[in-house]
Amino acid sequence: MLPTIPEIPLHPRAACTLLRSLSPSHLRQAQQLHSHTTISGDSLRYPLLVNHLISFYSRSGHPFLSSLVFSSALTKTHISYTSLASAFASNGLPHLSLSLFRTIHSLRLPLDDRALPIFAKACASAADARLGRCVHSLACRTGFSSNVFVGSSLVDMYAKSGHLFDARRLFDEMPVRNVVSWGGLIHGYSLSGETEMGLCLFREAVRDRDVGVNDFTLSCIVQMCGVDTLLELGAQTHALCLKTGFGSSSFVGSSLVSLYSRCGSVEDARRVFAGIGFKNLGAWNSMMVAFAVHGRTESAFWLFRLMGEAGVRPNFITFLSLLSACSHAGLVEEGKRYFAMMGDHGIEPGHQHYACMVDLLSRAGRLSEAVEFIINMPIEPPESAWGALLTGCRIHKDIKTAAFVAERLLALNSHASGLHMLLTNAYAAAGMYEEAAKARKAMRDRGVKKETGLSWIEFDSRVHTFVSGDRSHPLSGEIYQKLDELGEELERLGYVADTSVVLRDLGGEEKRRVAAHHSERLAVAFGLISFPADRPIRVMKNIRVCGDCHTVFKFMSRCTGRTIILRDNNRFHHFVGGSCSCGDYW
DNA sequence: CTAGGGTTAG
Repeated sequence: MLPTIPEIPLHPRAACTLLRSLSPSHLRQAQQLHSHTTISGDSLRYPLLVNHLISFYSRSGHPFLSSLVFSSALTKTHISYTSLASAFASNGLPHLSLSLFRTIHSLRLPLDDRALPIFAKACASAADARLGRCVHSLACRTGFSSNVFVGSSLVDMYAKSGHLFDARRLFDEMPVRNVVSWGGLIHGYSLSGETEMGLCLFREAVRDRDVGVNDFTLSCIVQMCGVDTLLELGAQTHALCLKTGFGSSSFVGSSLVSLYSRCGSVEDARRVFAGIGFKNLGAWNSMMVAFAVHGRTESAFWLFRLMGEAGVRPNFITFLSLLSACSHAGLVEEGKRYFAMMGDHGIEPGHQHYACMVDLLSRAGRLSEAVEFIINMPIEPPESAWGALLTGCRIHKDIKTAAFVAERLLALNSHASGLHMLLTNAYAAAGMYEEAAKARKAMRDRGVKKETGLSWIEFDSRVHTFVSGDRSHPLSGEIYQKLDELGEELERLGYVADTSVVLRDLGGEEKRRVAAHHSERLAVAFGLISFPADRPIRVMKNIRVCGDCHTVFKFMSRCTGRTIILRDNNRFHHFVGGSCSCGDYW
């Protein structure tokens, strides 16, 4: 039910009460009320009404309307200034907020315990720790530093700007801390990748009855588990979310969806998504991403329709996921359609969208079209776009285009290791080993290092990491033995090793040995000997999965009856009963 | 009337 605004003149106080009761989506009603009060002159004269209008427009995400009210008002109090500063700070305009603070300062208006947190927030959002320190010392001078709101906002400011040491010191000095102060510090450790420290604090907060955790803390921890693909710990945290009643929060839910998706379980992701009470944009997007990386293209399209029906407007992430879903399935026309649709939604394509389009076209073998697309891009083509083009060159053995990119790379003087490796691979795939060797040499000459291939697997709350030919694992003996046994069985089933994936100049037998001991194979073998028979083997890899390993896993899933889920730098591969979910299109 | 933290991508 939408509240209707009466046509009769409203007393300013009544207008304030009404504004307070409006939800952020009632923009139209607020504007109607605003125009009434402008005609009567009330909104110019009554600071109370001015302030209410400023904060309503801020809440509904329209800081410039707040600013309009502010500048037309004849009477302003320090609260009007603070409210507008808050509108800017909460709507991604920290610099406007900060300049307003300079005005407040020069007008000698009070900077109290309400204004300081906004000030700190603006510094955090602008990642300006230097100015943040000034806020801190101002808070100390004015005696507000012991205020829990002021303190928490400063902890957050230091944490966000990467000054974890200062965040911790301030946190330790705070006389009173609450769930927000704890959450801010935990978030800081999460941002700096200090998972252990973050988890430590989290456990302490859970144990402390006076502190406790809330949806913010939980979503933060789940996110950490997701980033580190810690499925076991993440699932335990999920249980805690349910126990504490935060299981259906959209923030916690989005993080959980992302956790399960990153850990390879799109089914669990879907279950969590279904249970989210009010699904906000983040929730829809996290599910969209999950469908995209798992190659559930139809589900992604379906979700997009559902989202529209729910009245949620897609943003650039939504479209990025849709485009990558199209790319994984080779659906060029659909991809073009979604790309064009962005304009209808008023979304400017970013460099990622352009790169995704190049990826879509070139994987599908439309390399000349991809080149044309790159050349006509309204922005400087990002490195990822060149990379996508090279991937297409490798798949479709297109030497001409590869040479074209090589020239551009030279001009760009790129040091991205990935690009050089892609070029090498593109030549090697077409059997041009001399060109491949040259590309490798060019890469070495520029001091570009190849990224080491790593594969990891979680077992018993520990992450086991492998590199190619690794013998450092305690179960190394068993792992290699398992691979030998399986190798023989696979050959009986018709598997023939494809050593073209090994680019080094080695003898045939030697090449076979190298490919057979790639990091992903060691990790999968470890899973095979350690996991119970019904548990899927989930392996993560930082670079692209090797073609021969991909074939091997298909055979392995058939002869062992196990499900193998492998995530590489681009997507997930689900190997079941002899085939892969990517349909060998990757 | 004005106050602190976030989800989704890379």
